[in-house]
Formats: sequence, C-alpha cells, structure tokens
Amino acid sequence: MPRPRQPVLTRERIVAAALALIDVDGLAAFSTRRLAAALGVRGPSLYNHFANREAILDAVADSVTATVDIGSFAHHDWREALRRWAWSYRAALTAHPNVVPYLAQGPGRRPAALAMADAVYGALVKAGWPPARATHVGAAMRYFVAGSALGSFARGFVEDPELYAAHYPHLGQAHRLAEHQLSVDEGAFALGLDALLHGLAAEHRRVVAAVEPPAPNR
Amino acid sequence: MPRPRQPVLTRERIVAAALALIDVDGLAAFSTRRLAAALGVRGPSLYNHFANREAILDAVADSVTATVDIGSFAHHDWREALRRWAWSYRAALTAHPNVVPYLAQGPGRRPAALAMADAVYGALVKAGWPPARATHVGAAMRYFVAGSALGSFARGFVEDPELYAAHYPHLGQAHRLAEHQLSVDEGAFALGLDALLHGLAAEHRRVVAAVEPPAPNR
DNA sequence: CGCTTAAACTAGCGGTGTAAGTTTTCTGCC
DNA sequence: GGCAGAAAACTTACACCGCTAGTTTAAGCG
Repeated sequence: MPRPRQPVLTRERIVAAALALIDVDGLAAFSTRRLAAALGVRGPSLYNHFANREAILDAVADSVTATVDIGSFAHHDWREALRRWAWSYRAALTAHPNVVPYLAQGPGRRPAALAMADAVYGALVKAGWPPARATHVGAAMRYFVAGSALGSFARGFVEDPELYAAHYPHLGQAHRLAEHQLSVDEGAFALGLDALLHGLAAEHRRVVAAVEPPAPNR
Repeated sequence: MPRPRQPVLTRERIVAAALALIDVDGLAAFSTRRLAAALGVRGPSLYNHFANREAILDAVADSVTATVDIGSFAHHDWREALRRWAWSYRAALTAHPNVVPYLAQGPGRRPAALAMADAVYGALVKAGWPPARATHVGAAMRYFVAGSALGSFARGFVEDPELYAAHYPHLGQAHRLAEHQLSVDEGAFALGLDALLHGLAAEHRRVVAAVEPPAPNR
C-alpha cells in the first residue's frame, strides 16, 4: 500500500490506540509494531507522524495529564484547590495506571504537564507562600499523588497466605488486601491527603505570620 | 568455555553488577546480554542462576530495600520512628533512582520489602492505630516516599528558559530548578514529611480518643 | 570409577526499534 | 494543466533483545 487517498493515521488516532493498548497490556508489552498492527498498518509508518517510540509515549502521557482538572485554582482558596486538584489528578492517573511510571518523571516538555505546574505554582505564590516554599509544596503534593498512583498499594501484596504466615508475624491478613483494593487505596489517599494539607496549613500560618507580622499597637 | 574450575558467576556478583549497570545507564538500557558482558560471560549463562530477567530485577530491588533502616520502630514512638524510617527509605531509593519504578510496585515476594512492611505495620498497630487505619497510614507513607524518589522533581523540568517564557507565566524560573536539585528535593521532602506526620498525629489523637474514651467521672 | 549435576558454551527463534530507500498520491505553484 | 516536491504508506534490513535447546566439560559423590 503506497500513499493512500485518505491518510490512515493521525497523531490523535495513534495516541488513542497507544493508550488503549497500554491500558490493556501494560507498558512493557507496548511496541511500535503491535501499535501499528492495531491501527492496520506496518510498524515504520508511525515514523511519519512521530520521531520515535518515546515521542509517542510522551504524547500518551500528556493526553492523560490533560484530563486533570486545574480549574479549582481559579475558584477556591489554596488549600481547597489543592485538595480538589489532588483528587482529580489521582483519578486521571488511576484510570491509566500503566502510564504513571512514565508520567511521574516530570513535565519535561509536555504542554499539559507544564500548564498544570504553572497553575499550581501560580496559585500557591498568590496565596502567600514564598516562591521557594511554593515549589516545595507543589513538589510534596506531586510526590504524594504520583506515589499513590504508581501502583496500587493493596495489589502490591501477593494473594498467598502461606507466604506471610511463616516469617512475617504482623502480615497475617496481607493476602486479603487485594480483595479490598479500592477501599484500601482510596482510604489511604484520603487519610494522607487530609493529613498533608492539615500540616501544610499549619506551616502556612507560620510562614505568613513571619512575613507579615501583626502590626504592633503603638 | 565449558564449566570452569571456579564458578565465574554467583547470584551476589550478578546482582551487584546489575545494580551498577542500572545506576549508570538506566532501567531501559538494562539487558541480560549487556549484564553478561559486564561479567565476562555470554547472555544465557545468567539463566543458570536466575529464572529470567525479572528475577534478576527482583533481586536487585530487594538488595536496595535491604539497606533501609527499620530499627527505629523498636526504639522510638510511632511518629518519630516513621520519620526516621522515611528518611532512611528515601536515602536508599535516591541512591538508586532508576530502580524505584520497579520497587514501587509493592513488596511482591521480596523478603526485605516484606520485612519492612511487617515492621511498619506492626509498630503502627502496637501504637494504637486500628488495623485498617494502620494499613492506610503505611500506604500513605509509601505513597509519599516512593513518589519523592521516583524521579527528582527538580530534574523533571527542562533547562531551557525559552520553553517557559512563552506560555507559562509563573514558571519563569523553572529552568533554574535543576541547578538546585538537592535543596529543592530535600526541602520538599522535609516539608511534606513533617506536614504529613503533623496531620497523622492529629488523626491519631482523634482515633485513640474514640477507641478509649476518657473514663467518665461518676 | 562412574553417575549426576552444575555451569559455562553455541545456535537459533521470534520479537524489537528504527534507518534507508521505494512507490504512489496529494498539494501548490507556474 | 502540468509538474515539482512533500506526504504517507510501503519493503527491506540491521543490530539487539529475552529466552530455549542442546552441548561440553568439570565438580561432587556413592
């Protein structure tokens, strides 16, 4: 098949097919030839639209990031905005967990990831966090959310009672974790997020007080 | 070369060489053939000592986990123990960041990872956290530490001022992040960890109060 | 001594990313 | 309208990958 009358491939179609493939079979099983086959095409044809395999993965990662809602920063105070953003961020990642290891390496040159970083940092500075501290807050949030999506905590434990019984006295129930995956992972996220925000709020009060000391009555 | 008089390979030598290779060239560039070459041997010889590539990576991951200090749980109250453990855990991971994506998928059947989970969970339950809540606390901590080591936050931003200037009004200084990688990443970790523990302590007080209500004076 | 096992090897299969060059079609300019 | 060149598919090919199978020799043991 030489050049077809109607182009068979577009960047959008390629990205969508790649995401579907990664969702089903995992990152490790993703290959340009399998992706091409899913699109009814031979492997090298993809290189008419992307520079290399990595560029495809970049586009896939950004398409996931683009579904994160960053509108909260325009409508809520910094703490509530972080809370809503974190839940939306987590939802986007857990919908495509196999992409997370890629995504979690930072924004790089991906537009959606950069737009998100821009929104978060801008809102924090506006809320009175000193620039260096705002960076720390944003990073800490990313640590927690990315870590939570990197792989289910619950599914990290094998469903094999005998494995634990022998040598790990406190893990007698660990084989049941996978059954309750959803409530374990969501409960841990909720607990951790609220704790983190609670602690950050305390720090915020201290930092703001230091920058704008209460007017001494004279 | 048939069977040598002295075995050329041992599991320990293989794991050490694999870790060194991954540290230098990254997980993606790690292959059984390159590992074998580094050990002065042909690829398939490795399969006399490990079932497959994945088993090698598992052993590498566990060798990293084994360097985490979990002694604090025997000597300190739950909050201080978590704090010390988190710093040690982070140190172990950031020493070998390329291994983190593998490691972060949970303990699986790796002994050091299971021993760590056992120690953390056991200490939390002993400290009065209800079992389900202790799981959440442990998971939240893993989320944060793994996320923090998954990749430097600072190095996630490209060192290219022009990239940010055009479209991201608040990221004007982002290209400088990589320069200050150490202080950014450590500062964010310190801030986030203290905030998290601060929030967890508040939750602990509430939970303990609910379980053991103060004896009503009658 | 002789048997079994261990630990290296070679050969080879099917799969991978991607470079190079080919063919055909579409687009834009004279 | 004709033609140049870009675009988008293709085929071929290379070097590498994980891993299997079968081979060779040495080590360990009854």
